[in-house]
Amino acid sequence: MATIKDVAKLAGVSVATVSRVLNQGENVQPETERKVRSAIKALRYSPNLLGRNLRRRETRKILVLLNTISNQFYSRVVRGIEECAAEQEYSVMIGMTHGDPKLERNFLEMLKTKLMDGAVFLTSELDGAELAAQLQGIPVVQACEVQSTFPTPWVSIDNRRAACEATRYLVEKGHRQIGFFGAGDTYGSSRQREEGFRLTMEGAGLPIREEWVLDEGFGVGAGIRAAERLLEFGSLPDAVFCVSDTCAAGAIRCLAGEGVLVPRDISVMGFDNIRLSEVFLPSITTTWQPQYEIGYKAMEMLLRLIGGEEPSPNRLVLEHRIIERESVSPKN
Amino acid sequence: MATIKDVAKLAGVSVATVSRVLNQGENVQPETERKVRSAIKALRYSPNLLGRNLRRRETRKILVLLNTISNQFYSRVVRGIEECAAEQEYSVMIGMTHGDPKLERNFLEMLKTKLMDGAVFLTSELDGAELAAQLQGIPVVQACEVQSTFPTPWVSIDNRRAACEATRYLVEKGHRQIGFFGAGDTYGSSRQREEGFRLTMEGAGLPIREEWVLDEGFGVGAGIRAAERLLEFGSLPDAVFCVSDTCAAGAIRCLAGEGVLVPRDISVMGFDNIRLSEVFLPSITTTWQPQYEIGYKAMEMLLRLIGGEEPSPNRLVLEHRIIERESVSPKN
DNA sequence: ATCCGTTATGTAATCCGTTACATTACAGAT
DNA sequence: ATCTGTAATGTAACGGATTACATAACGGAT
Repeated sequence: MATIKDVAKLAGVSVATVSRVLNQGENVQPETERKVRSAIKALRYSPNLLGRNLRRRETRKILVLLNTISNQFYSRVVRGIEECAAEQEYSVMIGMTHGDPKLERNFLEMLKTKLMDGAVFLTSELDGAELAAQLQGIPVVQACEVQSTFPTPWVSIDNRRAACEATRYLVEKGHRQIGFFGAGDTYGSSRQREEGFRLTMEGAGLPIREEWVLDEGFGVGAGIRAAERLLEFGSLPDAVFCVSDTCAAGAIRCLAGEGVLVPRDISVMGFDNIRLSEVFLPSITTTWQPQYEIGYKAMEMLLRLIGGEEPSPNRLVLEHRIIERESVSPKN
Repeated sequence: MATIKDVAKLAGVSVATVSRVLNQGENVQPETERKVRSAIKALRYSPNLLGRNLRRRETRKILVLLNTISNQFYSRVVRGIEECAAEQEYSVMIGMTHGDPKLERNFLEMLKTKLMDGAVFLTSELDGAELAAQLQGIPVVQACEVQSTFPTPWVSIDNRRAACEATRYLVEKGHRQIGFFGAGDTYGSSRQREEGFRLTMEGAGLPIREEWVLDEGFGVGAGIRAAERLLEFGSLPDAVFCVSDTCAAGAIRCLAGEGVLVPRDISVMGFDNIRLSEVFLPSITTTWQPQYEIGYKAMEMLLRLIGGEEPSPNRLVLEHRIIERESVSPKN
């Protein structure tokens, strides 16, 4: 591979001149520039970005950390991040952790050692305190999934309130016996949605049957497992509030396999409003979150941080909205 | 941020010694090592990987290029890539192009300039010749989607044969009038599947009605649009062969919206066997491809390339298999 | 006491750019 | 002819690590 020296030699100029041509191009004679450019072409030269980044102390790359790309939800969030990043000439790289702390630490290492200028965390397996300790001084924003023990700017919806509203929606449709399919304590969003669920049920004077509160996770498989367990208990609730659309889809599919039809026999509500929820049969009643905007705003904050400012506000709660579809019907 | 010099100074040793402690640790007195380690901890030092990578001329990172993560199909392929990479201490970064050549060129730049040791291309928007010109000498493997004008090792299934078998399956179920929902000429996989479709139809002496051959793309939206157009012609085929499961799901949903039920009124066959195809209602009859293995094998090849060897074989055709589910029923 | 071979450590070159600073050339002013 | 300021270009320091090579220290053999 050719280096800048080779180019300089071939063009008969100094490396500084080559660099000037490569970058702003100020104060270079047209004739000189021509020579340099033709040398670049002849040698098929591309500057080694490691050298450049090392010197400039910036890479103009940002990392998006998430546990899996198999949930469509993230894809629009990432799109928002990317479009905002592109406007400032940043590139986005996605790192998947698969819920493996070791893999995640690996990515943290890249951040600590300046391989990326900053990161947006969509999920994390690590403890907030550990993240805080490891990443102090490094520009990081959390989006969707927020750990308060990791003090960074963040953007998210109000998960608890959204869950309250979703639960109330089910109650207003006449459902009394309502189950909750969550993802356990690990994820704040799930915890808060469960909180909202419990709060609203209590507020409505409705009992919560704990065997209908199941924590299998966000994915399709989680929905299937939760529904299986639900079927094991003799009686079914009127409705189930699921922590995600993927979970809801899994649940509906599993129930259908046993002849329990949604929404005829039981109503199921999702969360997120991913594409699947529109397309699924029955289409899934859910809570929309502004995925693209979450991503875009998070990236805006990150750019501020990278620029050395503290973004204000440094926490942003965006709107959500219930989307009525087919999977929830009035209790008759 | 502390540098190796700071550590060396604090520990009262030279930078070489610090580096030795950091790396293999050969020939360092236990006492010296202790001092160095405590200095590292005191300064919260992490080596700057830009410096290291520059010197070592390797980054141990590989790039996976794809156009979107919203199609689940890729997620298992990527998993295969990652697991193979992890065994050799490589990290995987995902770059999304969104079908935008400009974004893709951006990632090519990273490859050309040594920011990554190599890449697996799952899709590309660019012309094979341009890729070949830009990336000569850079370790690249293509997987799933292969451009023959870009001469790299690759791994894929035999798309044409798979499509032949899928079409024959439909024919054997008694379907005569069969449509094809493809993704146009841009993607080789779609082209080859269409080829297989046409070949088999001709072989069976069945006419192809060109208004039932629609090229809207791989995604859910594509399936919906294609189905809409199908509905615009008065008559429906007996069955439709879709280029992907997501496309099939979109089509089924759209048809259902107009009261056309799958498989009662029309059969729909997908391709890929992503999770969605099991979960969807009706579940989607499809052609399985070994997603994980494709990724794993592609990464094995890439590692060979990075090691300076030519992988042999340097093209790998893996098995596929029809999976029978609910969306195709015998024509009565 | 001398020499040799390890082992432990240090010095400095190197990777490849960018950029502060130095130098040269030249046009225009005096 | 001399001076000054600006434009064009070059030289070398620098970013932060790794590593080839040099050196020092020390134990053991002669």
